[in-house]
Order: sequence, then C-alpha cells, then structure tokens
Amino acid sequence: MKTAKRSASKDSRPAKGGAGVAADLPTATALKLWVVLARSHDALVEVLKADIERHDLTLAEFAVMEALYHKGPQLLGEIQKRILVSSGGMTFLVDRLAKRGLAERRACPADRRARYAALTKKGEKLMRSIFPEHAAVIQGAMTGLKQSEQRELTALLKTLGKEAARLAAATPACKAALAEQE
Amino acid sequence: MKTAKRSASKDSRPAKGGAGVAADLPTATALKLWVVLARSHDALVEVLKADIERHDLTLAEFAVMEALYHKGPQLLGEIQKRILVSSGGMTFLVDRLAKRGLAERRACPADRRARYAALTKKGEKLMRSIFPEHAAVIQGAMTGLKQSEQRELTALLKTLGKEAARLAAATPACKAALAEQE
DNA sequence: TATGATCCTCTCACTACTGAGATACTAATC
DNA sequence: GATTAGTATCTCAGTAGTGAGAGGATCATA
Repeated sequence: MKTAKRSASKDSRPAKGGAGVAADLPTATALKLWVVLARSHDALVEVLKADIERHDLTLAEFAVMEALYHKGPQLLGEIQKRILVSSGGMTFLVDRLAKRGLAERRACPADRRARYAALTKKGEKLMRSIFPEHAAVIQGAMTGLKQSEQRELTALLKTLGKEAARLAAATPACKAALAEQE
Repeated sequence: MKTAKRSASKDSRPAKGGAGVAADLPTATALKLWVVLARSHDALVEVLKADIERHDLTLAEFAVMEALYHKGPQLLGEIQKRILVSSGGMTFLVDRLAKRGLAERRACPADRRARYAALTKKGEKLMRSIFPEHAAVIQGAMTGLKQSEQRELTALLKTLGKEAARLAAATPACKAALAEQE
C-alpha cells in the first residue's frame, strides 16, 4: 500500500534557513499528531496487508468480503460507502471476487437498478477460515497498548475522525466551486 | 486516495448466522480500534488531499517537497524511507517534480551511485507559500480535540505505531520464507 | 402519464503506483 | 588487482484504483 503522506519535520527547526515555519504551539502539536497518526496507520496496514496477501486477496477485496461476511448480502452502493472505494472500483472488486467464485451478484427485486453482492459458499468458507486468524493479527499488532489504553485511543480517534469527516464532506465542493469561478 | 480497509463489524453480532466470530473482549477492542483508526485516517487524508490538489500536487509529491523543504537536499533513498514509496515510485516522483521545475537532481560527490534531490528556487518559493496554509488545514482538521487531548493521542499512537512497525519489519520476510518452503 | 430529477451500476480511458530486474557504482575479502 | 557482496538509482511491464459519463430504472410532481 504505502500511501505516502507523513513527514512534517519532526524537529520543527527549519533546515538550511527553511523559511518561516514558526513553530507556534498549536500548529506544531497538530502537525506532529498527523505524522504519528499516518505512520502508525501505515505500519498497521503493512502488517495486515502481509497477512491478507497470503490468501491472494487485496485489502480492498478482503474488506468487501468481510462486509458481506458480517452483514450478509448488501447492495453494491452500501458496500461502496462502507469501504470507501469509487463506483468503478466497486464494480471491479465484485467482478474479481466473482471470477474467483468467492462472491456473486444477485438481483434486487425491490429496485431493478440495484444489485446485491453476496458471498458464495466458497467465499464464506474462506472467510470462516481466514477471519479469526486475521483478527488475531490485529490484536497482536495492538499489544503495545493495554486494553484500557486501546479504549481511550479509540475514543479520542472517534472524536477526531468525526470532525475531520465533517470537514472532508464540506470542503471539496466549496473549493471546487470557488476554483471554477475564477 | 481511499485505501479501503476499514470494516470489521461495528456490532459484533454475526449477521445471518455468520459463523464463530465470538466477540471475546480483547479481540473486539482491537478490531474496533483498527476500524476507528482507519476511518479517521482516511477522513484526514481526504481533507489534506483536497487542500494539496489545489496546487496540482499529489500527496506523494507534496511529501517529497516537504521533506526537501524542511531537511534540505537529501539522497533519494533517504526520502524514500521517509515517505514510504517504492524505489520506482521515488524515481517517478522526482522526475515529475523536475519536469515541473520544482525540484532537481544533484550528484553526490562522495558516492557516485547516489543522487541528491533538492528543491529549486521555484519549488522553495511554492512551498513557502503553500506550507503555512497546509499546516493551518491540518490544525483545522484537529479542532475536534483540545491541545492536551492531541498530545495524549499522539503519545498513544506513538506506542501503538512502534509495536506495529516492529511487527511489520519482522513478519513479511518470515512469511515469505515459510511460504517458499512448503 | 408525462416529465424531470435522482439514483444505482457499469464502462472506459487514464493514472499513480509497485516490484522485479538491470545498471552502475562502492566496499570487503582473498 | 580480482572477485564477491552489497547498495543506490533507474527501467519497465503490470495493476489496483479513480472519476467522468452512459444507460437504465425509480420517484415526485404536475
């Protein structure tokens, strides 16, 4: 995966006279948080990806299968929102899983535009054997923190994420609109 | 971006008899933490990406420029490790920045295999105008948390990330080796 | 029952990456 | 000086994913 973003100078001292980065405190704190968040996220992704690739699955493919495994058949659009891929990507993912006999499409009787995705027997069997392992890997990757710390971390991240999601939903349209006008 | 990974059932109740996911506590806690971490990370990426794309830069390109901006000229390999891209990606990124006149390669007198990347005047000027804005966006995205909470979060994430990174470094080689043997 | 808005999926051209191997160099050992 | 291993970048074919737009179906309203 390796999404490439982290950075933002650990030591906030500009290198060779690197301009007015002026480490006023609130900004520095936020920047540092972002770096640390990105790094730990990527480290985790690395671990989980390695686990999942042993079964010849992408993280995205696994995410689809997991959604189906835990929630049962779902509309493509629902899964899409849940795992955050583009519409094209969603089609692509289900295609690939279908080709391997792990999932299948089903018609939606109530709305003929829509399609369900569902695990096949084979897909469900695979998940049944993979998932517990995978959960164990996640748990293993978190052993740096005590249970209580994990819960605390979860709470903080949830708050952070909520605000960021609000921003993410709000800005792009605005920015795009403004860019258009000039 | 949209890396697609989150999921792992919010309610740990298996859907239509979804097998023995048995929500024993430690696992459930870890799973939930992973979901929340992934989601908030992606929300932040969304926001930052939108900000950076206004200047026709990829997150990866920006990461390179930021590294150069704050640390001065660096070997390609150093930047690569810092922003976590593949060697091919690194070459590609510097090529693109060079083509736009934002960065340039320089020979390394001490080791003729190696190359430095450095910002051009133009690149440095761009960063000087972009970076403070960008920092403000980051700060803005974090306003859901108080300063003290941000610091707490940073500390927890750092611990988590350290352990995960250790695992990430350890497992892939092992796994690959084992897979080969069978 | 038209009409227009909206919704869901799929198509397709495109892109930012990866990863294996090639190339060029350095370093260590005989 | 050779030889061998190691390291840094580059090349290139391949890939997972994006995003704009098309097609088809549904919904709301007049």
